[in-house]
Amino acid sequence: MGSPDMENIEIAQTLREVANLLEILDANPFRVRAYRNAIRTVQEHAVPMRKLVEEGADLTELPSVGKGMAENIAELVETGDLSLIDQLIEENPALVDRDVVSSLIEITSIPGIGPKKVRKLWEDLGVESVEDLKEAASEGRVAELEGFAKKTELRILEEIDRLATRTSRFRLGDVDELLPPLLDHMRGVEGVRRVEVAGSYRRRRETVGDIDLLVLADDAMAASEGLTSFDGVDRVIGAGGTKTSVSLRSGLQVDLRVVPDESWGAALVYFTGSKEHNIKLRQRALDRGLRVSEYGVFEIPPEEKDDVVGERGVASSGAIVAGATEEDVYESLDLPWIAPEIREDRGELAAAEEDGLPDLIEVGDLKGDLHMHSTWSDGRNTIEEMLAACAARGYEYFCMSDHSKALAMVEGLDAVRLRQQWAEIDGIASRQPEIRILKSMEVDILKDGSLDLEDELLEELDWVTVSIHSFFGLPAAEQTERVLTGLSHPQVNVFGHPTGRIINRRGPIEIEIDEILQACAEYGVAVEINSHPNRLDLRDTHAWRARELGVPITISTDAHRAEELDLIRYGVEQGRRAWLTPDDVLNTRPLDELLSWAAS
DNA sequence: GCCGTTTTCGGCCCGACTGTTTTCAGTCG
Repeated sequence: MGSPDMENIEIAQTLREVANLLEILDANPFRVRAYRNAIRTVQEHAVPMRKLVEEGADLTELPSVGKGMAENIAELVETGDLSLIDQLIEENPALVDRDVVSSLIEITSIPGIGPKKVRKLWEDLGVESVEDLKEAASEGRVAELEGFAKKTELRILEEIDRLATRTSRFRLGDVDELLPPLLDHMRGVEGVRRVEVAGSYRRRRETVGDIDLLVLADDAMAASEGLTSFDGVDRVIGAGGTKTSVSLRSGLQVDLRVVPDESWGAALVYFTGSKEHNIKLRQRALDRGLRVSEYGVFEIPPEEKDDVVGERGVASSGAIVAGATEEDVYESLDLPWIAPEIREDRGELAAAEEDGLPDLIEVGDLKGDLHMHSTWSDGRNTIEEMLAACAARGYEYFCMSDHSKALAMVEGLDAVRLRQQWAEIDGIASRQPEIRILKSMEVDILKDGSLDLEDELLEELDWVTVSIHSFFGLPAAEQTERVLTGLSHPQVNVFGHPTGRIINRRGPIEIEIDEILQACAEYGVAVEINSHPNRLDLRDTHAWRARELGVPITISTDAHRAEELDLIRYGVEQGRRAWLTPDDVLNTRPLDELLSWAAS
């Protein structure tokens, strides 16, 4: 910290630290929630807070940001630090210093240990870090505390050992490979009538934390045993009447819920989330004298205002008005069904209320794929094989866009070989006129912002994609300048995989994405959603921003082999999360319209 | 700490499981 060039993600991180600290200090839980809401706003906002502050914008116009939070953000932008943390340390001398604060917070990352338990351990045993806790637990001191006992102590030791090897969130594409055997197994369990995956997987988020498996079954115990007996299970985490959790050998955690018919839709809504979407739904329900839970939508009887705690929570307290299907649940709240991809509390309830939900793009809307490779550079299939695969998908056109010469290690094409490739394309085209092969290239933006192909060849291409494959580590100002220079070339049609990130492996290049999107709007350049599930670049919030700015978007695969053309669904799903309609996406257009856009 | 066709105070989502407990707090999603 201390560098006054804070990115939104770093601002969010510091605010998160405050929220966690406040929880340990037993602050007003609603104050903590206010911080968490603001954190979400900051980290999802496409424009850097830094820039908003610079421009003198009113931060309180951001959702969940009031006067106090705006001051926090401004201070972080201006000084790179938050004096509130020092203030809290001063008010609570036992915190000593910032190192103690962060090591205390780290303890809450142990599953089963939350802020209350940390406070107890800290106050009564002087535990200030995970290491302290490990020592105290090994010596049996934890079990002597009120509210703790032997079992908790053992669990703590287990979880600390597991911390070291804990895996991060799984990429969506990896989960799609891991799941089918489990789903097949569950569908084969006696009495199981329906199996559905909910959660962030169903919302098609780029990464998935765990799997929420919803099952309609005659016998809950049999379904639960069905899961625990799956041969991919590494260990059983917990098993109750309605909920069973296991960890697979892959490290993926699976939570199974067995649901009755009349609650199927309500459970699907509930477990699909997002949490924030659900909160808004419940608030809306309360306004209508209804209560929403995973069991259904219920009337709140007039005599029961609060303190209703029945055998099975409040589920039995009023008449059920909906629950069997998702459509019923939304309808009971005077709303149309909302697609899972946009259940993120980004305005979907307001849009639904006004009958203004977007007509979200679907795979079938696409008329071609504008980014793929062949054996001419690092692809595995020939142009003809790629053509056959595109034709099989029913495409009207596709771009043959191999790498340019700067990518020497994959034999990127120079002027001579590019012309040879064109000759081959012309030959194929004359034999197979049913689909148009667009002469294209993925041209590198070089370090100085110039393009890796001569102007006269760029002019002859039907479609020009530019992208970055080198010097990923340039500082933000230089990197942004480099990209802006590249995009300003009049022949450029689209900026490919704009941030260069590889999910869970390589971070994005440092660019001012908002500045670049604005330049795209000005230059008439489109941005790509690269569909590869390891990239998904642009990400959803950036694609959202592009749409807001009126920047056209392409959804393409960057396929390096014919089968990868199927990855297009991931790009489309990402686009749906950004509320894209067919109109927002260039390659939904017929060939002549696409080409006239490129020429304009 | 945020928010407001119940606006400047008084609200702020809902339920299950676990481990600790004889009625519940803490954690999690």
